[in-house]
Amino acid sequence: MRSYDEYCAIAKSLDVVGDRWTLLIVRELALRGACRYTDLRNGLPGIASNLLADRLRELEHAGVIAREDAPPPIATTLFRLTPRGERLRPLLDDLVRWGLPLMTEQKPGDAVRSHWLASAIELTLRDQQPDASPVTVELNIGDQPIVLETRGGTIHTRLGPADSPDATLTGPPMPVMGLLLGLLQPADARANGVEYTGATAVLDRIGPAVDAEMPLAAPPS
Amino acid sequence: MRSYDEYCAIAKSLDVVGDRWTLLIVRELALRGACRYTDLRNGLPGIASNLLADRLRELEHAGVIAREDAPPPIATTLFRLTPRGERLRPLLDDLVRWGLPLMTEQKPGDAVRSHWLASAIELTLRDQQPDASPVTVELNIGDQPIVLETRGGTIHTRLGPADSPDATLTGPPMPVMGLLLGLLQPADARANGVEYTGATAVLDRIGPAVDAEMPLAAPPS
DNA sequence: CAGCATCCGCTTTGATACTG
DNA sequence: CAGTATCAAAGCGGATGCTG
Repeated sequence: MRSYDEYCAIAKSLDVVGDRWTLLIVRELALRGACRYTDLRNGLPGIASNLLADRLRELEHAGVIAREDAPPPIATTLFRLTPRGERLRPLLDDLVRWGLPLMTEQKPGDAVRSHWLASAIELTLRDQQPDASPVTVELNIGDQPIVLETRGGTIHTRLGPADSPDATLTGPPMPVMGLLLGLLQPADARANGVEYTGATAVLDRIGPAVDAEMPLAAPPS
Repeated sequence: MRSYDEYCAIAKSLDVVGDRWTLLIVRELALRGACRYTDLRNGLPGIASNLLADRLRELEHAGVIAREDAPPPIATTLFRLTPRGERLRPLLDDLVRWGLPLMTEQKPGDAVRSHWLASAIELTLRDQQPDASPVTVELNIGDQPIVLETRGGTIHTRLGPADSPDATLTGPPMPVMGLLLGLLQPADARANGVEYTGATAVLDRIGPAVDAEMPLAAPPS
């Protein structure tokens, strides 16, 4: 990106991470850890191959990511965040929080990856009955199942099928996420194709954290 | 900006504020309050007029800013952040914090505006002697003086000349900011043209807050 | 196949000029 | 003051080809 040529911390940050695709590359590495070139392409649908190569070079030069050779049996290049790159996590978290109200808008062509959604869930949901026995919920959305586990009042997520979940939510990503994040009423979610199995009490204990500001924020026409 | 077409909160945020210049427009409105078109142009040196008009339209459409007519004697259009736009402040703050280490790099052509620097100062400096009597420091950098005032352990800033400052710092923006932010040693600052008047003890009480992580973060060649 | 580099048409941006 | 108009240059997207 061409520099803004401003002696301003915000502009200098954007000189480094303000390019198209750049923060999404950082997102992939932050959410999935060290990645191969191919993994990155999979997590960034639509990126041109030359652009990915360019951005990786720029990020490496800026000290945000580092290249390393994977241990012997694998023999491939891995890209990972440096400590400096790790310090972009608060920024990514802010972007998740600010973008949550927009999760009510899923366009037909939107790509879906489970790891994108898991991070939004961890950041905004809490277990409102921290003292009750832990529960697990399986979400069947995206490219692979997401498992929610209550842990001391917070919600943790991991990818892959759950052993014996206390409940499962299945359906299109938008209404499932909308329901969980408190952006959609249960009736609306059901009307949009969300199917629920398991103990109904489970969903009542999982809800948006108090600080999840949700003024719907629909843009005025 | 062309949409990323991803069902991901980060990507959806960037669909709205990821365009070139967009976050800098939000910065201007966040730091200076409601602005006229002309004020924005002044705070965004180098932006093309048509781009500013485009971005303002897009931001208005996204519900981030609103247009309003100034009260009678003025008769001009003002742009201001909506509540939704105000919620971008944490993002801007994170960009400031992440970009601070880059403030050691001032390129010859870099534009300087005092209000950009004042925000960085408020975000990272603390008064380490909160119980001592308040002091004021005047910085002569940028397009107008910046006044630092200690208040209960924190540092507040305002623009314009100070009445009778306890100290003044004068010189090129980079070494003055570097000195204050703890990125430059006093001797290096002096060698780079920083002049100091007033009680030397004043500078000792003003320093980076403990959470201001400053691993120098210089990119590797 | 992983990790790029090249080419080309299209879109966005930058610089400047002009207008109600 | 608050924009619009114009056009060249830069950036991006998509396809393809190359190299280990």
